[in-house]
Amino acid sequence: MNKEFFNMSAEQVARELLGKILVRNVDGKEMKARIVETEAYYDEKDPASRACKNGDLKETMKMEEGTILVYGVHNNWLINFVTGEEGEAAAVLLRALEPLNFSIKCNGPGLLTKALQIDKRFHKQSIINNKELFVIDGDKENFEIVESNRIGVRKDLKKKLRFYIKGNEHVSRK
DNA sequence: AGGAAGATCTACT
DNA sequence: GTAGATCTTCCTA
Repeated sequence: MNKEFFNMSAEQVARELLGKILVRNVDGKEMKARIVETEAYYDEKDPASRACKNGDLKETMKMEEGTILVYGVHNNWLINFVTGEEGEAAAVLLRALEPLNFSIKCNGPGLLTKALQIDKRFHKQSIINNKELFVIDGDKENFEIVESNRIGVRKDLKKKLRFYIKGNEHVSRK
């Protein structure tokens, strides 16, 4: 995926990321997983996250599109991709993956970072031209996208900003 | 330095 | 379904 891809709105990137393949290189081994569930997050107008109010995270969300944002909560790392043009605060959260060439569960935002050994050292790196972690096109198979409200947030927006592949067994909740 | 909150996970009832 | 574990970050003093 190139920079242009992440230049779209968070909501659009969240939809387009479904079905794409996330590749993680660790110790020369390549782990591949299909993205099956995502959520979109916005700036301070979004009451859902303390993340948007935070100094550092807010600044990171305004960075160049394609920047990786790692957010720690409850002993878990959650990974986001910054979207939109530089100066805009928007990001997409990866919530669940379907493992392709390994068999560690990735059906939750904290689990997938653990499975792929993603931690704070990826914070503020770019997903574009990254050797250890990047996204490629997946099979263009047809699937239905389901919209729902976000999960685990105390105050969500009325808008449905969670997207997942209908019928997929690896989503965190159905 | 200390406390509180948070986009979570697991286990137990 | 509910509770507890456990850690990073921000806020206050």
